[in-house]
Order: sequence, then C-alpha cells, then structure tokens
Amino acid sequence: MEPDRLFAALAHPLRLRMLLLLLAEGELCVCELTHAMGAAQPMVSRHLAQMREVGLVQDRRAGLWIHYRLHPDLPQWARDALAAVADGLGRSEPHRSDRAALATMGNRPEGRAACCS
Amino acid sequence: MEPDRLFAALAHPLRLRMLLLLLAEGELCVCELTHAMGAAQPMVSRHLAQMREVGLVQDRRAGLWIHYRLHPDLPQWARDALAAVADGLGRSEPHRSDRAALATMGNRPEGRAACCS
DNA sequence: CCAGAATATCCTGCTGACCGCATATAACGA
DNA sequence: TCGTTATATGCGGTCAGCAGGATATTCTGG
Repeated sequence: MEPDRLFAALAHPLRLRMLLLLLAEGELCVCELTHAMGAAQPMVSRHLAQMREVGLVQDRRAGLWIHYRLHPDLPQWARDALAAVADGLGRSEPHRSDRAALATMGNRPEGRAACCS
Repeated sequence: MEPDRLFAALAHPLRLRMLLLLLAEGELCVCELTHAMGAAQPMVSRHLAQMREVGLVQDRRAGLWIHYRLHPDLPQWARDALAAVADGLGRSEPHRSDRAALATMGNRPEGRAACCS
C-alpha cells in the first residue's frame, strides 16, 4: 500500500464519506451506498472501483448485490489513521447525515435474503 | 480544516516526505528541506506553500531563513492520523534516508545564529 | 545604495482526475 | 429464453495539479 495512493483516495469528499460509512457499518452494497450518498450510481461505482484498485476496500459478490468492506489486508498504520479520522469527523457533517440517510432506507438487502426495491 | 484538502496535501510523495520530516525534526528551514529532499528549491517552495495554504504547516521568518513547522492549530484528529502514519512509515524508505540526508548536511542554520553555505 | 543569499512566484505545456451520459455486463426469476 | 434489477464500464469534455525554467521578492552586510 503506497501512502500516496491511499491519501489520494481519501482526497475526495464522496470517497471519504463512503469509506467512513463502511468503517462504521462494516459492509454495504452499492445500492445502500448510492442511497446514502444521494449520488448517481455510476459515480458511486467508479469511486468504489478506484478505492478497490488501490487496495482500500474489497468487494464480495452475493447474488445480484456486491458488498464492499474495508480491505482485510490494510496495514495497521492505515487502520489507525482511518480510526483517528473517523473518531474526529464521524460526529459531524456530512457523515452524521450519511448514517441517518442509510438508516431510513427501506428494502435493504440483509445478508443475502430479502429483495431490493 | 477540510479533510479533502488535508488528504490532497498528503497525496504527493514530496509533500508527505517533507511533512514526516517536519514531524520528526520539529522545525526546518527551506534550505534544509531542499537538501534533504534532493529536489530543486522552487519545487520545494511551491509544495510548502501548498501545505501552508491548506493550514497544514506554518512558516516563521528569521532573517534570511524561513522555518516551517507543523501548524499549531492542527486539529487533534489530524495530529493523531499523522502520528499513525509516521509511526508506520517512519522506519522505512524513503523517510529513513531523508533524516539521514538531513543529518549529514553541513552549515545548518541553528536557531538564528550561524551562516548558511 | 549595492551585491549576494534565501525564498517565492510567474509562465507554459502536459498529464491525469473528474463529471454526465449512455451503454454494457452479470445474476436472478419466470 | 426473456425481462428486470444491480453493478460496471466506455466516451467526450473540462478543469486542476504538476514539472521546469526563468524571474521576482525579501533580507543582510558593507
């Protein structure tokens, strides 16, 4: 994990929001992230791909849905840095609203059951 | 301090190297950083200016020399994140060599006495 | 006032990031 | 096989970041 790439990945509002949301929620599919961000799906998908290529996040296919989570092999210093950021910014905007928007979302795919909208 | 700007500032090898060196050494003038980086002075200066505009570092004029240090008003979460990075990367390249290069530099301006090169 | 050292800024070209839109792929159910 | 849902990718235009080189600014000492 080259640090330059990691910080470049964090240097975008949407990516930082998604990453902090993943850090707080554990694992989310693209439709959940799209809903929480209030952004267009292709944009969410492309920014997720960017973070995946850098090794920040990992994807897992489960039927129609693709779940993203923090990459398990992320070095400890990166996890510590992210934890510091989440601790400092998680309670403020826009991250608080992001979690709220996610909570009010209906028909979320839980695990692998239930259907989506 | 907007996080995007902070991470964008860290998303460049030269800036990250300079910042970690400042974090380790406390305060350095431009000529010391230029020597340690082995880069052209205008480039060092411009990247320092970029970090200054974002609020990452602060400059202090002392005669001919301008000393840079980590900005005192940096929020705690940013300091924690930087500490995690420094702790994880400080012992490896290129940051180890940077400190070594700085140590072998002659005629460093100490405090405000002594002349430079 | 003049020379020189340390630092900052201007200019130009270039590459890469970003966006919006449209479309392609993959999986599931009937 | 067909339609539908979820996700990814290709394309074109625009804009910001970056490098190099030259030059300007600021301070010091004489």
